[in-house]
Amino acid sequence: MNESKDFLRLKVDEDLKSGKYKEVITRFPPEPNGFPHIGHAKSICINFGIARDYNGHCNLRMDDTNPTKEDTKYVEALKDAVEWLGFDYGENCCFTSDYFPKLYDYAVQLIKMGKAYVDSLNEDDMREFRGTVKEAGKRSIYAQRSVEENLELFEKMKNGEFKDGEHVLRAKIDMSAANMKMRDPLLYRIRHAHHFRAGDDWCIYPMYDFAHCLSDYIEGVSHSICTLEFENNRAIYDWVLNELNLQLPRPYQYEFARLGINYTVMSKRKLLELVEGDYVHGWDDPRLPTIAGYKRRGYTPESILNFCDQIGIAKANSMVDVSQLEFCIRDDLNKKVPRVMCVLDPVKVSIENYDGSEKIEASYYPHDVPKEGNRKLPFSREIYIERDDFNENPPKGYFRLTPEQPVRLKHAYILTCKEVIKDDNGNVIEIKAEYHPDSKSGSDTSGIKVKSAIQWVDAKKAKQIEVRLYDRLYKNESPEGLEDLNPNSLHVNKNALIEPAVIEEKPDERFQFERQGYFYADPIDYTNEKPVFNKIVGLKDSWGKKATSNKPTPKQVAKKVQIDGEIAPMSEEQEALFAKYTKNLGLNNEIANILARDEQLSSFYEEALLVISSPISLANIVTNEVGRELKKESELKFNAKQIAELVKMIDDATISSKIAKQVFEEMITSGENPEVIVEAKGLVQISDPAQIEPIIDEVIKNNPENIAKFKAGNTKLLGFFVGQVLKSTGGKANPAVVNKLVAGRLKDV
RNA sequence: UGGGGAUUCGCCAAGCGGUAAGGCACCACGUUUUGGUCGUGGCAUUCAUAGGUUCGAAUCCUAUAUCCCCAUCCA
Repeated sequence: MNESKDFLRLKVDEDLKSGKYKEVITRFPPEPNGFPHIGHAKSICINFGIARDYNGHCNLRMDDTNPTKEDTKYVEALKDAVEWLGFDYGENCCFTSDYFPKLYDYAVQLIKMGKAYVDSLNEDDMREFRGTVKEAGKRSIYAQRSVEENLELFEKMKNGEFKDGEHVLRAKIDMSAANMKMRDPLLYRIRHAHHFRAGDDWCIYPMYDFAHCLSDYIEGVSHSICTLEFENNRAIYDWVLNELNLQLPRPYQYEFARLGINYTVMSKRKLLELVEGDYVHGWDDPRLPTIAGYKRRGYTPESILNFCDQIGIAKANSMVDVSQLEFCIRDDLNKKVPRVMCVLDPVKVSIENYDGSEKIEASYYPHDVPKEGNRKLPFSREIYIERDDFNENPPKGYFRLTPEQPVRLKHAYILTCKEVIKDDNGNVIEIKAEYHPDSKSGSDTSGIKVKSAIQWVDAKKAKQIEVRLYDRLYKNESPEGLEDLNPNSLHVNKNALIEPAVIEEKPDERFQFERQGYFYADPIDYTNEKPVFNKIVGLKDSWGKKATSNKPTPKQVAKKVQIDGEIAPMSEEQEALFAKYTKNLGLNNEIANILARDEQLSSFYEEALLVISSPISLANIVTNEVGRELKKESELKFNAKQIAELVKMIDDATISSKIAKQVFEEMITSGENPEVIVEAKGLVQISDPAQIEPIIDEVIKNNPENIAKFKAGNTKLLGFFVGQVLKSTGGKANPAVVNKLVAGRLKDV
């Protein structure tokens, strides 16, 4: 488990600590218009996971505000996915459609406040009026309608007196907002459509931006977690909740990066296209990244959960490598499932010196899996082995059967090849061999050394099965469309042979077919007469990789050349200021440049300069620290004079620049004078070596390992020791002095 | 002539001014009746780039580059 917390949990910690919320309530809010995929699983893990970690709860909420796309079959798939992953939403399966009456009332309230209006522009005009990303939009003439008129119109909309598209309800915000989402967003539209749950009760339906925030509020959600593409919508989320003056606490929205996995697609549109176009066999096709697909393929919930845990949560768009997912399922199944023998591409072996038959007792589990269970393997004169496990002209490093090299039949005897029989085309159709009677597994006295043990099945007792072998659905790492589909993503093998116990005893539903991979008895198509197995994932195969891979082409890392963009020229006044700062005051170019280009900064600087004539240190602190505060919305609590005083204390070495930062932080929040802060906190700098030396001794004593590393040549550790000393003085030690002393001491140890 | 995000190893991802965590992948060795598992070791003198502040910068400041999102009566 990750020790470090993700940014969402950090936020929850903070909110709980500050008392903003008493309980953590989250929600998983899918729209029931498609089957959930592994991206949804990530969201489920985040929302239900956080609720679980903080003893809160998580609602499963169907965001069903668009009657034309949604359906109850998707609701079932969604519920099933959540349950399969092991989460319990209890009574809390909610529907936005249940809130339609409340939502309507909120809309009326907004109209009454003059914050929403009925617009009657047609769709094209509305787009036109919205402007573009770079140009402001303009408001519809209908925005001038009176509250009464709006109320009346809205009610008529609800009563079905208008046709689809005739009117909409819009929020009155700002048609020139830089955030396009805030240009009077739509709140309600008319849809004379049957809703799968609300029936025909409504002919107006709320939009996402209006319904979502209020649904969260109605449910008492504290942390409303969604994906990155909703970042711009957060402004409306906040606007609606603020304008309505709701009773606190209210929810806040946070965004994380959605999951991307290479060689697959995750968009609902593309998934739907694959299913409806019959490029795959339904939503639960094992090649699909849907939950239903993984479930049918044989993935375990544990493996998906573990995968979601491993990939983490962050805000950077990312593409996770499928090998990470494959690792998770192998890792899970490795410790759980029985090993059995199956031959996918059989070639007959006649053991010429063997007569009769026997049953060999064999464990289902290897020595490193602590589980119990055995079966009997029938063995006789005729068996089948894997075609790949014999080679007449073996490459270097081939461990299996060759005319010269014997091999062990797993759990049974060592076999030596005597003769190879081929058809007219040169294909091997049979191998004649001899076994070594004294080489039986467990009582081998033959002394023969073999390089590997291969799987086999008895020719008479083996059962024929169908095996469905899946490869990645797309041939491209970042597939765009149908043209990127892998034509060989499914291979059906109807002639595989498996040892009888698997079919007769059914010890499990998932197996490792020894040396091949993990397989799952298909939950739908499997019958006793015609057993069907799905390949979940192959075993890691370092031999196959080595044998296939072409020579490692040394990837030349073309060093990226960074193209520098153009820098905006300075105005004449800025030039003059820049010249003055560099020539008269002796500032460096960077600082002078920043100051000269920022009117607000330079005037702050000039004002402070009147109090103390220490142009350089003043300029440094103004550009690097004050600038940051100036950019914030809130007003400054400190003034130029106080900054000048702070600089004065640095200049006369009362405090170090490290302490100055601490003092500055305090000034930001309290607006107190620097002297007062220094006095109150006793932040005066310690420069006396006699006081510092004992602390250094202490630090050296407490970090013997790092001293050793330092002696071994890790000179970076100097900084570490300086840091430790500074830390134990609460930052008060004079860093320059500490540095010198520590450097001196470390030389001697 | 916009706004909002992001950038740390091949892929994820910690890090919040004081030693660049961890996982996947990869490489090597050891164990092995699965070319699996397991074990051990190796994988970032450097955090998109360039400057600046600091005793000390992935972390603070400035500029630049690149990628993603926003102009559905979808969510």
